[in-house]
Amino acid sequence: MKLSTRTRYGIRAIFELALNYGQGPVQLKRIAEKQEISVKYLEQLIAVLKAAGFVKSIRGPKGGYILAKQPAGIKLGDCVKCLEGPLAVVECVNNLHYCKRAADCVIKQVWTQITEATERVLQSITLQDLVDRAKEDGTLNYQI
Amino acid sequence: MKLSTRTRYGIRAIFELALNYGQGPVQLKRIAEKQEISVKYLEQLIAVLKAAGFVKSIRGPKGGYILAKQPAGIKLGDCVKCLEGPLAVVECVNNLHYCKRAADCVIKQVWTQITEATERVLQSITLQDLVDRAKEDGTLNYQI
DNA sequence: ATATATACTATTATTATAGTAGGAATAATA
DNA sequence: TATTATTCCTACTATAATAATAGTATATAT
Repeated sequence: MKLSTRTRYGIRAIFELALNYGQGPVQLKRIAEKQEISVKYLEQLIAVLKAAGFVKSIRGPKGGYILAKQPAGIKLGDCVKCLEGPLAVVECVNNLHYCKRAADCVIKQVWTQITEATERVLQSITLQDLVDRAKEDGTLNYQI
Repeated sequence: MKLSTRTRYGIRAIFELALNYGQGPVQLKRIAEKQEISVKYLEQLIAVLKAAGFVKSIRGPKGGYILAKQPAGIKLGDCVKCLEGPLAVVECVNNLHYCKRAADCVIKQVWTQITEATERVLQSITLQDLVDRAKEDGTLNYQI
């Protein structure tokens, strides 16, 4: 039931972009240093976020990454799904053909409830919400 | 974010015991056949549930496993934790020393919200609830 | 006694994850 | 135009976790 490092790092990275929204591109090098992650690894994660349209890149010196839309328009759930894959805690929740007895399986109902609860939390939070929380807390620390 | 096969199979097995509660021991062989899982693998999973006190064993011919308490007294969350480990979707949720910035990390707050939502669902459901649902549905299928 | 079941422990194959590495393409700027 | 800083792309690799399989020992009903 753990989220992958991939997702954790990816979310940290896009949150960093949210914090710097409107202030020009942020370089991976900066994020990498702040969080002690290799630039090379971050490149791969951010590429996923870029392909999904959450992030834009600017190449060359003084380049970097920026959010593709306002932080208020980016739901955490969408970012997590993009990095982690479907939120379903068991394959059968999404895929009807995964198990022949799925139609009337009470255990599947439980896995569905968990998945929906998770989805509800993540879709109710935008990057802007996180930025606001960080400012309220009077701190911009966010590392996990 | 997937649950392990270990947990899925383990929950199926203990649910089977709940369905047969009060009717004598259920043999792994029976569960294994019904679900197309090897007895040997089931042995390992049920051993965990036994060590945690959810299940009792009866050795020898006509032996098998029974629930150690009434189905209404066994919460799904406890079974899942026992099989899967902590529900925390990121280590930092439980372990304060995992990350130096955990104290004021807004992302950690999100992971905590998800973990708590999951916990809330699982702790609100007992094995008896599942048995009841299965009977209401008019089916005793439960495979995942 | 024998057969049937659990108990215990070791091993292995497969897969996913996390991370490294090297070089190509792009663009700012001196 | 040359240099440098950045993203881009793709291949590789090491490690660890997972999902089993296997073999033997132990207990007990009949």
